[in-house]
Amino acid sequence: MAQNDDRRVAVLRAIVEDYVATREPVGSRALVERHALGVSPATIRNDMAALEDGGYIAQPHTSAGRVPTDKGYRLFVDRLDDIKPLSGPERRAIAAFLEDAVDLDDVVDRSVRLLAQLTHQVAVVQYPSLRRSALRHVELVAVGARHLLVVLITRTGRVEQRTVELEAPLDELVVTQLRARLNVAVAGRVLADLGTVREDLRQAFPPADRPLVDAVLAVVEETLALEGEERIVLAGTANLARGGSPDFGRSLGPVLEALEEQVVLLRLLSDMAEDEATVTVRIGRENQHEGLVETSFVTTGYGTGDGSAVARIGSVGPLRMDYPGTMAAVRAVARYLSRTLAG
Amino acid sequence: MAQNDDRRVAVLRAIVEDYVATREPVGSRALVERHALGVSPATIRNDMAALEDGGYIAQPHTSAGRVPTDKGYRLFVDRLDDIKPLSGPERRAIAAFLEDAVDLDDVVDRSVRLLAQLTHQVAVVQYPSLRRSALRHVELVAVGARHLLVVLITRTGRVEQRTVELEAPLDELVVTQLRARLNVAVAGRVLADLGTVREDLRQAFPPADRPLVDAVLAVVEETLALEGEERIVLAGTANLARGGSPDFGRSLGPVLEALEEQVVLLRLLSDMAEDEATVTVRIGRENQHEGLVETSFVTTGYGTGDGSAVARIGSVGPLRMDYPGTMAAVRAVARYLSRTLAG
DNA sequence: GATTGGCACTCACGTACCGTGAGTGCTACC
DNA sequence: GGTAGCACTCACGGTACGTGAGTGCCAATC
Repeated sequence: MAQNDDRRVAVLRAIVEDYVATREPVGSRALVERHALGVSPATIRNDMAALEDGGYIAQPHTSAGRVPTDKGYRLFVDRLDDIKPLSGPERRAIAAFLEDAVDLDDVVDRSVRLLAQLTHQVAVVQYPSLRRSALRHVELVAVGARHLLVVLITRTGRVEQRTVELEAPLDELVVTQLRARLNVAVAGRVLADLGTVREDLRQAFPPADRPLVDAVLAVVEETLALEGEERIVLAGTANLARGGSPDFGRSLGPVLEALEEQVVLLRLLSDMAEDEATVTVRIGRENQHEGLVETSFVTTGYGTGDGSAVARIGSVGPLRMDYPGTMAAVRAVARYLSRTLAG
Repeated sequence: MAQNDDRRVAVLRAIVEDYVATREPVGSRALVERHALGVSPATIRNDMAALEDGGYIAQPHTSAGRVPTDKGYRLFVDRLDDIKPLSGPERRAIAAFLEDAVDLDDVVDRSVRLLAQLTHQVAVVQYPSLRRSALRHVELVAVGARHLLVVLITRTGRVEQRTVELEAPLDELVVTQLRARLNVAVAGRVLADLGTVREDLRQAFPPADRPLVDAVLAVVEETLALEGEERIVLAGTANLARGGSPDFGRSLGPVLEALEEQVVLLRLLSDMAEDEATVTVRIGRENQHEGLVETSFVTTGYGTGDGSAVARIGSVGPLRMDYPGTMAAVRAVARYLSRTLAG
C-alpha cells in the first residue's frame, strides 16, 4: 500500500506537470508516454480513480482527462522537497539590475518589474513597513510661522512627510533643539520602542514648549502607525491576459479588482508567515477571496537581513502555474532585495 | 446642401450615442425610432451611405448596421460645443473626498481612484513634475562622516531624496551654512531658474568647501532633471474587463502592457497641450501606439492655479466611451486636484 | 432635388444534426 | 496488484439550413 501511495503521488505530480505545461486535461495514455512510470495505462487509470476519490484531481467532463484540484496542487506543493535555486546568470542579472537603483522607490519598482518578468505573472511588492522599520532621521522644517513639516526617513530609505498645524508661533531655537534631541532619542528605533523614550523627551523641555513636543511626537507616532500608509506596488498585470491565454476566461475582471484593492492584498500578505525565509503558497480558495479563487499566491518576506521581515513580496498567477519556478523566483528576488536594502 | 450636412452630423451623433449605449451596430430604422430626426429610414440610409463614403462610419459586415470609425468619433468630439459640468452633488463629493487627503501621495491616490470610479475606466495621474514644481525646501542630513542625504521638498508636497558620497569628511558647520544659504537661494524656484543662482552660491563659500557645494548642487539638479523620476499612477484597470464586457476581446493584453509602460504613457501625456484648461482627446490610432489603437485617451493638465500645468491627469477607455461624460469628469477632477494642491 | 415607400438581396447568427476519437470504467485474466 | 480488452460516453468540429435585421437601389412623390 505504501508503494502504491508513492506511485500515486508520482502520478499526481506528473498530472500537475503535464497540465501546467499543456493546459489540457491529461489522460492515462499520455501520462505513461511522457513519464517513466513503469506501468500500463490501465494501472494509471486505477490510480487516477483513487486520486479522484481523494479529491486531488477531477474530470472536466466524463470523457476527458484529469485536471488537478486545489487540493491536488496543495499536495504537489507540499511534496516539493526543495526549491531549486535559479541559475548563476539569472542570479547575476537580478543582482546587477537591483544594484543600479537610485533610491527606495527605484529599488521597489525594479524588484516588482523583475519578478513580474521572471515569473510571467503579476508581481506584488509591499513597501518596507514604516512601523517595522527603524528610523534613520527625523527632520523638522518650519513652514511659515504656524506650520511645521515633519519628515521621517527610515533605514530602508522610505521617506514620509506630514504637516503639523501649531497653536503657538514657532520658536526656531526650540525647533532646532527638538530636532537634535529627537534624533538622538529616536534614531535606530522602531515604532514599538518609541513609547519608552517619549516621557524622557518631554521632560527635557520646559513646560512652555511641551505642546510643540507633544504635537510632533503625536504626528510621528501617528504616521508610523497609520494602516493606510502601507503601500503596495504591482507589475505584470498584462501577463494575466497574455497571448490570449484563456487562463481566466471572463473572470479576469474580479482578479484585477481584487489586486487593485490594496486592503485585500494587505490582508493576504499579513496572513502569511512573519519570518524572512519561508516561501508561503496560497492556492485558490485558501486566499479567502472571491476574486482570487482561480489564482495562487506565492510570497515570502524580505528585510534587512536580521531575520525578521520588514515587508513581503510575492507573485500571483493562475492555479496552473509553475510552482517550483515561481517559488524560486520569489525567493531569489526577495533575497537580493534584502541585500540591496541592507547594503 | 448645408441643411443636408447638418442632418448628417446629427445622424452621426445619433449613431455614436446609440452605439455607445448599446454596443451594437445601429441600423437606419432603430435610428429614426430612438431619435427625433423627422425623416424616414430611407433618407437616413442615404445619409449613412454618404457618411460611409466620408469614412465616418463603417459596416462590420454587409447586412449589419453601422459603427463609428475613429474619424467618426473625432468629428463627434470636435462638434461637442461645450462640456457639461458635473452635478452639484457630484462636485461636492469630489471636493470632500480630496480634502481628507493627508499628503501628496494620498491626494494623488484619491484622485486617481476617484476618476476611475467616475468614468468606469482606467484613470491615469501623473505626479507633479519635479522639474516644473517650485522648491519649498532643501534639507541636508549628514549620514555618517562621508555621506550626505539630500531631501527635496516641492511646493506641491512631493519629497525626493538622494544620497551623495563625499570625498572629504563632512564639516557640520559648513553643512549648516550651506543648508541655510541653499534654502534662501532656492526656495520658490523651479529647475530652469537654478542655473542663475548657481555661481552666486558657489562664490559665497571659501574654495575649500566648494567641492561639497558643487556635489550638492549637482545632485539637486540631477534629481530634478531625471526623466525617470516622472511618476505615474493608475487605477481602475479592472474596469477594462468589467462585467465580461467584450470591448477588448482578447486584445486586453496589449492595452495593459501599454498602460504598464510608464514611458509610453509619459510620451502620450507630453504630446498633449501644455496648458491647464484644455481637455485633449486622442482617439484610436491618434495615440500612435499599437496597443492603444482600440482605446481613446482623454486628458487635461492640472497645476497650482497659475495657468501652467504642473502635470496631467486622464482617463483611458474603449473607443466607444462616453466622451462628454469622461471629458467632464476628467476636467472636474483636475480642477479640484489643482485646488487641493494650491490650498 | 430631396424624400419616401417598396422590394429584392445579403449574410451573420442560432439551431440542429451527425461522425470522430480521446478517454474512461469495468471485467476477466495473469 | 497489475494488465489487456472492450463497450460506453461525450466534447468537439463540421455541415446544413431557416430566420431576420439591415442594406442598396429604383420609381414615385412632394
